[in-house]
Amino acid sequence: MTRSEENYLKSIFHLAEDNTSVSTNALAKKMKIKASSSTEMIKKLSEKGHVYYKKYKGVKLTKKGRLAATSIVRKHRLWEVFLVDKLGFSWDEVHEVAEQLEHIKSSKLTDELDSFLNYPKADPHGDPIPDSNGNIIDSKRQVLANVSIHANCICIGVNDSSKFFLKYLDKFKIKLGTKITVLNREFYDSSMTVLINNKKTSISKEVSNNLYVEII
Amino acid sequence: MTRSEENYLKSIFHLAEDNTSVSTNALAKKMKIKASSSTEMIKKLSEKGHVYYKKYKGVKLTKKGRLAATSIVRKHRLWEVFLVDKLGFSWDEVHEVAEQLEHIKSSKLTDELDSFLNYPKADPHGDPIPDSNGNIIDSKRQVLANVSIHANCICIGVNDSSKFFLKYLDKFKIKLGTKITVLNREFYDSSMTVLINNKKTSISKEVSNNLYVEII
DNA sequence: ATAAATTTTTAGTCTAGTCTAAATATTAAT
DNA sequence: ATTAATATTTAGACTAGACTAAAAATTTAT
Repeated sequence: MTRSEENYLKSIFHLAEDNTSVSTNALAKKMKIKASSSTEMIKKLSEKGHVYYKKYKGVKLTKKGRLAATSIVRKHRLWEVFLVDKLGFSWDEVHEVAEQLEHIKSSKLTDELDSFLNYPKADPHGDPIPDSNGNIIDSKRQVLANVSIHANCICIGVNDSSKFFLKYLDKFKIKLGTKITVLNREFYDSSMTVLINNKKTSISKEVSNNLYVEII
Repeated sequence: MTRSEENYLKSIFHLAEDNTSVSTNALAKKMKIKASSSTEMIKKLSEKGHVYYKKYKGVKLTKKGRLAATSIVRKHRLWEVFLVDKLGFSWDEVHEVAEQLEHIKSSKLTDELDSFLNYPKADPHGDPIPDSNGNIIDSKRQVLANVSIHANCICIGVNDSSKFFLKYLDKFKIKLGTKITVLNREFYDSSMTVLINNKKTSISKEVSNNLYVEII
């Protein structure tokens, strides 16, 4: 499998983890290529049995395609853990490098890395790491925006892994494990007042929609 | 720089670490491609300032090209150390994977890895690891074949890193650091009798030519 | 010093993966 | 139920990096 094919499968997976159908256009947009290019590749992936494809009807991963995709995601997230835990990268620096490392082909490497890292269940952004069979145990996490008033919760992940968001969180001392208490929610702009590190803080809906928490 | 360009520079470097000129044909043979292909790429590398090239006169790395080449070699050897020291690979299993890892682009990654591994000076086969400026400190190692009778020496590297040779060494319990005493040399076939782990062993010239040692 | 052998280069072809522009389907709006 | 807007596919072109076959230069051998 080529690097390009791997990237297509990964993108299809991310656009539809629930395995619904993905449109040519959505895929092209995600990958920053033209729709004609994604059509071409979809045809090829279909011939190789990685996706189901009906003209004009979008594309869905087959079992084989999904396993290939989760294998890439598994590697990506394991490498992110390695970079942060072992090499001292910060959580906003790992993505680019992991995009390269995820394509290294060696199941021994992946499995030994997993063991070396003590079988982590999530990457530095809280995203779950698939096992080698492609199974993903995703906890019942929810976005902070949906949490009801007065609830106590713990930050367990982010929905947006961009540098910009992660650096914002660093500035406000929010990281995985940080306790958050919801005090209030404004009707007007959906902003929230929360208690973080014993300080009252106002949080916009952009932020609360991108923070995963677990109620405690 | 593309992966292919990186591989050309690496091959040129390995064919002439002393920076003598490398022929189109030698390069093609080393890379298992046709001579016409290497001519093409040589032209491109020349335009980009990575090599000096005169038609029919072979090719030589420029300063820039040599730095690029040693950077790849540095990464290759650091990753080999990682695989053996941290992930439990054996020295005959690391090459293929390192061939992939050497192309990962991130100087932060390389330097942090170097630090994480405690600034190793050689890879698992005893080959020196260039520093980030491309400098290589190669000890005055010599092949066992050239050592004089009665000398005591220590195995510090191999000249042939193929699985076959490395597994042969494993079988005879020869590894880096193993003490070898030369007892005798046969005129007929250039084989040697040596003392390894307090056992007399006969060693063919194929083997003694591929073992690097240091006299003690 | 010429002929023969070898090496290197050139010219033209192929595949993967992208693109643009045009044609065709599908979906949404009146 | 047509038309308009949008999405998708097709057709044809481009680049990187490989190839084969043939031409040209260099080296080796007589």
